[in-house]
Amino acid sequence: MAVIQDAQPVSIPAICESCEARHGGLCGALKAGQLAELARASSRHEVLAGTELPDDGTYSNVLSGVVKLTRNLSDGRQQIVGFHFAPDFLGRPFEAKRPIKAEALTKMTLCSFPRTIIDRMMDDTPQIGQRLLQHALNELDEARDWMTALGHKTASEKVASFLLMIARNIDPANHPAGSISFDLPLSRADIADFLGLTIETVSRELSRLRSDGVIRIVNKRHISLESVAQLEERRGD
Amino acid sequence: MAVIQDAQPVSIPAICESCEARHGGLCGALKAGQLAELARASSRHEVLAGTELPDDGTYSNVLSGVVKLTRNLSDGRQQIVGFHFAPDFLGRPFEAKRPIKAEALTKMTLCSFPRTIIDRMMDDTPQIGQRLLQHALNELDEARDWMTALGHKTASEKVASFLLMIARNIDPANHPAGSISFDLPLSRADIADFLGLTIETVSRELSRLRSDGVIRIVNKRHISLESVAQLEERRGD
DNA sequence: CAGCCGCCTTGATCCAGATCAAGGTTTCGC
DNA sequence: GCGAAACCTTGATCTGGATCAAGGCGGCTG
Repeated sequence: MAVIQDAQPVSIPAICESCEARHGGLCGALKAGQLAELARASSRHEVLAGTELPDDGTYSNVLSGVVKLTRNLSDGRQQIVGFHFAPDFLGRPFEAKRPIKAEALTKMTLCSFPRTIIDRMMDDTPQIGQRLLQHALNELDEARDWMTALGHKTASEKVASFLLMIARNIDPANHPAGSISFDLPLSRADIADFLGLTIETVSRELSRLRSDGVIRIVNKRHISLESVAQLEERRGD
Repeated sequence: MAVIQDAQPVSIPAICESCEARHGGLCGALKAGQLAELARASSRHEVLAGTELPDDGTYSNVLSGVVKLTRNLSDGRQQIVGFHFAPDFLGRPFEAKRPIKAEALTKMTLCSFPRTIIDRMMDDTPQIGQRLLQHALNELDEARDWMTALGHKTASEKVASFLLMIARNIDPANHPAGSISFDLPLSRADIADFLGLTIETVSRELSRLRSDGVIRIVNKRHISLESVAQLEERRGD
């Protein structure tokens, strides 16, 4: 059933040439011909912080920025159930039974392409399916870790775990020893929704970490981890 | 690269003939020849409640019984992060970074086969990968629902959600109107570990549902849902 | 640059659920 | 059938984090 195509040598498409996601996520599993075909159907775009990213039948590489995923209860309570930090990708087959909303937390750069193309390529490139599976399993492991935190950790353990998670994802080069500093992509309200706490408790725990010398709060959105080791001791796992 | 084999007509293997999982899970995605090959490497076995099911490089169809998956914190706190109810399957590629322990909650019947066979078959039967992906995404959706419950629901909402989840999975034929009754596969301690509560709180909430006429506690392990509608109102989502 | 609005911090008080405590019930070995 | 252990229920009290309350601090508009 597979049609022979792109038998001639194919070069890397211009749009992909210097792309951060070229070898990661889904694109890394593609053959050169497939990459060219996908590139033709891809569009790079920027979105502002706060933009909702509805499921429009595409996959998107997150080239820069951060996305939050939320589940809402009918009375307005909200749980953040996950994040996508660059470089990662967004989108999935098989609609979730309960709706999950995706929203840009920061200004972002995305590269989107229709799922149908990937679905078709999967038939003769099983590596693509493998990547999707690996990605889903990673998200599952993360979600289960946070179940553990939400169910059994104290407020201060949750906040410590959260800061380490953000640091790990924002700063991939993870200078292990020294101090790590980063811009928080979330408001206090978002942190509270993620950790199952109130904004007051989040604020108090951050203040406590500051007065204990574990972190420095440069400003509301910029945190510096003065002692990663101490933070890890407070993570509680 | 695919080797031609099993070109002659192949009948359903004896072991699979009357198997509950024949058309579900992974087996349902197999061609007849593949099913025969897999059957040759499969073994059906029974395990007792309490048996640990270590990751031994196999997939297992759960033909009867229930498995719990747990994550432990180093100080002994424990979170149950998921369940597998028959008919479902157990096992995954790509080891989780943090260890997750699987344990039989009841006497169970399993049918196990090596992952390597499935991995190889996946190369020319993309449907297998699709099933694995769909399965992983279903587990992810479940995990995120429980993140929401753990982070934002009250004790009574958690217990109501829990009972409905058990009922849905134990009694697939889900008589929608009448009363549903089932054996709880978990102790109060397990329920508490799952919901992020203590056994005392679980016990109190169950007693309250009983005195409100929403459930009947036939005995410690057997519950009858007298009013599914009222339970759903108390679920909180 | 004044005034306002959104976001954050800090303090005081409250309460849902934890912890502590005391039986009750079921199960099982002997 | 008896004793003991494991598990569960119910009550009394305590407490971590929620809620209520009162500013503080930028950042934007006019």
